[in-house]
Amino acid sequence: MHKDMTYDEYRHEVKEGILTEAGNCPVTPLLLMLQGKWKFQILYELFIQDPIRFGELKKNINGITNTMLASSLRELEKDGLVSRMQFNEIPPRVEYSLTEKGQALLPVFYEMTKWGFQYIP
Amino acid sequence: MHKDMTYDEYRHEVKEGILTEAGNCPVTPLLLMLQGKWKFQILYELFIQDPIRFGELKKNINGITNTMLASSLRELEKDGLVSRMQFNEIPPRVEYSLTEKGQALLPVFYEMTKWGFQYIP
DNA sequence: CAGTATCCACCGGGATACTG
DNA sequence: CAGTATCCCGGTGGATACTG
Repeated sequence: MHKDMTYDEYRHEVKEGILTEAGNCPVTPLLLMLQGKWKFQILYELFIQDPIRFGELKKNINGITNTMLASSLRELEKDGLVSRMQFNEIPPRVEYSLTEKGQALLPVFYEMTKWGFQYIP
Repeated sequence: MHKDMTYDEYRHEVKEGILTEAGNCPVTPLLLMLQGKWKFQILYELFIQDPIRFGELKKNINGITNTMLASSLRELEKDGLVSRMQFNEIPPRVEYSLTEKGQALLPVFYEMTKWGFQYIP
């Protein structure tokens, strides 16, 4: 198994149970990182606008509270998907960006979107 | 936007905010379907072995209880990702399979796995 | 074997108020 | 503006016992 495996190689290894035999599912950490009601939408907003300020995120994500936005961003930052840039100005300004690791999730979003367009009426 | 869009088309539309302007995020329903602690692993086991019996699933998924396995399977079935085949035998036998809709999630798993191999140490 | 039926603990997440 | 500090509710999911 290698990071450049083709889709056919992947499908074959899944069928043979090779990935699980290794004992370490490579998908679990990502699932944990995306866990939580708002993580996905925050990342999605960052794909649209990067960098983006705290207030912009809050305005764009309908229904999110300060508390949840702040805590979600802190977790995404801890997981290395998002970086935080603080400017020491008055009034304060903080900008959030995707890291390379975070940007690399776009192909995952792409496949999910294709699936959605095909199977969700 | 169409289901056969290329990755570059997708990236462009995201950047332009076209998908959100439409108001209907095509990823949300999928995220809801995969919500829950065990859904992903159940689907993964089905990719490895299909069809698979209730007891096999329970044996392969470490720590899952009867309750959670049964309720998760019912939800996956309701969402059209998994189908349930009941044989009226003694002792009872029930086999679970991925539907076409469920099988079509493999490319999503593939991208997540590639990401994992590249970014998870 | 393949589930239900209950009961219950925990914590994710909402609401509100406050602050550097 | 960009957050914390509390408080609290509801629902997810765990444990256990039971059944066609």
